[in-house]
This record gives sequence, structure tokens and C-alpha cells, in this order.
Amino acid sequence: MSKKRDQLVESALELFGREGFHATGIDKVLAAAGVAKMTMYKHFRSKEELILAVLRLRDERWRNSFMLGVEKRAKDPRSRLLAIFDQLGEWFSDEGFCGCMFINATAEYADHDDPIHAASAEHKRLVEKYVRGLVEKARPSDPPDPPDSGLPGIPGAGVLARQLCLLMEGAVVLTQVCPGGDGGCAAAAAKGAAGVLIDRAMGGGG
Amino acid sequence: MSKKRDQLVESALELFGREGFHATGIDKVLAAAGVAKMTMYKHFRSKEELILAVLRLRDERWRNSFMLGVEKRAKDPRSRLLAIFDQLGEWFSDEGFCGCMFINATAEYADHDDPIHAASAEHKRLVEKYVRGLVEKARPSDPPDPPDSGLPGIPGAGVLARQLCLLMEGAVVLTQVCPGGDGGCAAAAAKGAAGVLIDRAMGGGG
DNA sequence: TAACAAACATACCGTTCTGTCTATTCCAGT
DNA sequence: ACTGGAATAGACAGAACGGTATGTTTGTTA
Repeated sequence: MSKKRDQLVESALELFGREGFHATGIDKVLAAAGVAKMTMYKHFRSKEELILAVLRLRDERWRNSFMLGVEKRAKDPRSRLLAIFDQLGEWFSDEGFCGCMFINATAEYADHDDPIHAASAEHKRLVEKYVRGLVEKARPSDPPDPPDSGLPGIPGAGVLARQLCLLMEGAVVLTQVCPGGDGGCAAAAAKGAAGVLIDRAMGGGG
Repeated sequence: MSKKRDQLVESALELFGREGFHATGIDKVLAAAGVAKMTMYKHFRSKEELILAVLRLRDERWRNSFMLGVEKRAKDPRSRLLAIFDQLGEWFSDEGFCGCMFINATAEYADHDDPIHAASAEHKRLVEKYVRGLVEKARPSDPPDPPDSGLPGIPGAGVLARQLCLLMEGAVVLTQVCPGGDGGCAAAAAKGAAGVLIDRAMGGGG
């Protein structure tokens, strides 16, 4: 639609991602985008709306790139579950990797009723949904989740998906916090754990 | 030492934890602590130094409470590894749980050279060190880490500890972001995954 | 050329931020 | 009772904040 609008969201995406939301003032975004303040307030009612637009764009781009990457790396659903962590590893070694913008957003907007927090939760829900879809494809014979999920016994698709997501989020966070070595370090450990969990959950069969 | 100093750090601990670092102004901390601004600037050179003092206190308290809780819940080292996640579950269901203050800190202070980021990384390192100690006690016959860690094969103590930490951090983050049900949900899933990983890593023996 | 909307610059609003300063009060040790 | 250090309140500085108001330029369309 509007070119200036796109420039705004683009600059805000980078600045919010790199320096945080509260720490990034509107003026900094405007200067980076080369846009006048009035123009911004014609497109967005407030800073919060700009943030929400940024989160929408980020969610769309990240999930698309993530799903595409996973599906390029492997064809059969089961190895795609492992490819998740290779894809994460590539993301981690991106120069300028600043962690997950949605995790960072919930750190700054802790109130669960806050639209920014809600948008971040929705993103995580969509990611988990995608992972769960992969799990279900990897095991077409899908027993429903046992009621006492999480304990020894074959976990249902939901439980396995959630456990894989735990590994994913853990890898993101530890990579962000710790300066440790090459980017793929936490991703590799997570991949190893994921392999064990997947084997356990679906045995030798497909 | 100083009573006012303690009140300051105490109030700052709660406010920074609940509302974030940039979003919490000095004046709010001062009002909550019932302390004058000059007194604060006699004890701390800047807001950053106050934050660092808060992080030191938080690290000390959290790790003590965590280790004590884990060691109370189980006696033998191996079940202590599982007790980690029960302890996390209790933390999650604390009213006013706002995620991990150190993860939140790195979200707001992304620069790895920033003292605040460095302090957070150090905290995570200490937690992983503790977990690794538990792993080593749980398996006294400890082969050195294989060079190609993370791939199928019996992982060394370092790899297993790291994988357990991934599950821990993942549980923290997902609990913080998603409104999902009772606090123990993610913790339970993580515990299930941890059980599988531990069994795999040390077989039936002790 | 006339009309119109979008983008422009800029000054300004009130608020809040971190940090400084002065002057006063409290309280403990001698 | 006296004194000195610690804590106090509160005004203040200077900058940055989110957001608004006014008026001008630009580009397109008719």
C-alpha cells in the first residue's frame, strides 16, 4: 500500500529487535526511516500500534522462512522434525541475531492482557501448531494424548510437539544469553535431545 | 549493612521484575522503597549499578532456593534430576511469576559486553554448572564427552546437563509467554522429556 | 489550471527520565 | 547536651519521551 508505511515498519522492525521496545524512541525510528512524525501518526494511532504492526510482519516473515527452511532440508515428516533444529542453528548464526522478538516482547510487556503480549503468545501458539502438524504427519497412527501426559509411556502428538517446542525455546534463549562458541552449539544439543524423544515417541516405525 | 540500601534493592527487585528495567523509573523505585533520591545516589552511582545489585541478589536467592528445593525433594542424585522440574513447576505457579529476570534482562540489554547482559550470562552458567554437578553425581562412571556431542550415542555429562537446561529454559519461557492453564503444564512436559533423556543417557544402572 | 491528498518541516505540549544540588532534620556516640 | 554523619525533602537542570498542532510543499488527477 503505502511506501512510507513500509519503511516505517521496516526500520522499526530492526530497531525494536536490536535495542528493545522501550529503549527505542519514536524519533529514532522516524530518523531511520526518513519519515516525518505526522506521516507516522497518520498510519498508526500510537507507538503501540506500530509495535503490533512490527510483530505481525515479524511473525509472518519468521514463520514463512522457518517452515520453508524446514521443508527444504528434509522430505519425510520424521526427519523434518530434526531439520527444525538445523534451521534454528542457521538462524542463530545469523549476524545480528538478537533472540526471539516475541520472547523479548513478553519480557517488556509482562501483562497477559496487553495486546503486545497477546500477539506474542499467538505467535508461539502458531509455531507449536506447525510443529504438532509435523508430528502428526510423522506418525499417522495417532493415539489420543493419554491423560497423564508427560510421564513414561508413549506420549501423544501434543506432548511430543510441546517437548520439541521446549527444546526450541530453550535453544533460542540459551543462544541469546550465553556468548558460547558457534551459533549451532545449543541447536546441536537440542537436536540430539529431539532425536531421542522422537525415537522414544514413535519407536522404529514411521 | 545499610537498611535503606536493602530497602532500595528490595523494591527495585520487585519492580524491575514485574515491569521491566527500562519501564521502571528511578522515582518509582524510590517511592516504593520510601527512600530519597540522594540516598540512592549515595549508595549507587547510577541506575545500572542498582540493576546489577538487584541481579546479584536475585541470583543468590534464586539459586539457593532452587538448589535447596531440589535437594529436599529427592535424595539420590538421579531422581534429583527429575525433581528439578517439580521445583520449576512450583516456581511457575507462584502468584506473580514473571519469568526469569535474567532472560528478561538480556532481552532489554542485548549487547553482550553490557555488564547487565554479562551478569545474566554468568547466572545461567552457574545454573548449568549445578545441573552438571547433579548429572555427574548421578553417573559416577563418567566417560568424557564424545567429540561429536549431541548425536545419537551416549552423551557425556556436559551434553546431558545442557539438554536438561534447554528443557528448563524452554519451560520458563513458554510458561511466561503462554497463558496456558496451570503453572505446572510446561514443567510436566519438560519433566517427561527429561526422564527419557536421563534414561537414555545412563541406561538402567546408577 | 484547479483541486486534493499525502508527505513535509517545525514548533510545541505536558510528562517523565536520570542525575545534581541545597538546606534541613534525624539520630547515635561521646 | 553537643556534635557529626546519615538520611531527608524538594527544587532544579537538561534531555528525551509520546503525542499534537499549524502551515507548507509536492505529486497526481481532472
